[in-house]
Amino acid sequence: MGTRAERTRERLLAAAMELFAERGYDATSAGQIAARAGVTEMTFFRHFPSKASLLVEDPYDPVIGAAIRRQSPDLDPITRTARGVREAWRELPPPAVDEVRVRLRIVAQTPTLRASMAGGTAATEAVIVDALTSDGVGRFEATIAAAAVMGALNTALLEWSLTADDDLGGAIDTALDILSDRRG
Amino acid sequence: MGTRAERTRERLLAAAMELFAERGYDATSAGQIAARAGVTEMTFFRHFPSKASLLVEDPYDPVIGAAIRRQSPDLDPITRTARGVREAWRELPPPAVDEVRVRLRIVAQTPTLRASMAGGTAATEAVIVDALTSDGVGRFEATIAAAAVMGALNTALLEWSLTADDDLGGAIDTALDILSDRRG
DNA sequence: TCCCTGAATGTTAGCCACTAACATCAGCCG
DNA sequence: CGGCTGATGTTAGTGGCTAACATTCAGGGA
Repeated sequence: MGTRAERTRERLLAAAMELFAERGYDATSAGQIAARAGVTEMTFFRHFPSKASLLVEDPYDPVIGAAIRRQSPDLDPITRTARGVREAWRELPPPAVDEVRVRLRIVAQTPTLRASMAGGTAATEAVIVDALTSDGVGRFEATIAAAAVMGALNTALLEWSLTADDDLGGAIDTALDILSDRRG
Repeated sequence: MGTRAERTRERLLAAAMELFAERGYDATSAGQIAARAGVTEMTFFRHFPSKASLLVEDPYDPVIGAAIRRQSPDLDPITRTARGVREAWRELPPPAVDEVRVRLRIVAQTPTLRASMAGGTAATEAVIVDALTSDGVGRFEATIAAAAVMGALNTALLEWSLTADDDLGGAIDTALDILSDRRG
């Protein structure tokens, strides 16, 4: 069952998702989430650094970095990054995809969260820049490529989350094809 | 001298820039800015919807929309958007460029502001999508193109603000060339 | 010039996200 | 069963931001 802290964390997350579904993100306070989880507001912030972090965590950064490093260095940085991102997302098992959609749907409908999502990709962009520069790409070029791909990817994810489409990989492919026209 | 409200707004803006330079963005509160401007915290929020809006306002949206519409519809959406954005920024007079740099430098050094900057470009992205779709581009494709170009542009602006480089146009050109390889 | 009307500002009160310092309690280890 | 450590509670506070209502000021008409 995991340690006590892990169980509390799970209860907080479950309570938050319930409340978000009932009254929306903005209308539910951290204190309410904590109360439903049978815990104090303080405890909530000990498990989650912010209210937004309930929804915009992305634990896939290492996978993305590795996938980019696997791409041929002959490709231009944007294509390499785009292909790496595609492969990384393809490794997600179906249940995780469903969970991602539930969360992204809330983010898509909450303007302030869209902003924090963009902010939350800073770490991912750093990973991409590292992967690209380790293969000789200039830092400025790598930074621009990372920002462009993440901008396109985030937007594609948000749009996809609002559709009934099940094919996440297809949506990502379509979006990244707009950036680099070759099929990967 | 303009109306009274305009003068108050100017004093608030000037006071804010002073304080940001003295102790940084996070360490100065809205109340302190108001006090230095000889006004109440309430009045501050009547003139600026948020503390971040002191720095991330971008009044150039209509210019960008018009510039994109001027591009040939034969080009792919990303190239068209990139060229429009270049032309729009080229119309900025040098004093405005200096002012933009002062502000962006603060944004670049403040992580929370980088996030609000991304959020603040939502309006610009909407303008870009409108311009593209009015020429027959699909909505999804237009949305992705707008997000990618704005991601690259914002990143380029932040990087440029931290250098001693005077040539803003050149920096933008370099960044957008990474997205669409033809010179415009 | 004086007034007077509406805009600009002040006052008060409050919510929420988030943080810090210190006290308490629960569970596992020997 | 006793003690030690990590998880939780308590209290107190800051800062961004909003709402309802009172007050003052600026500028145009008489």
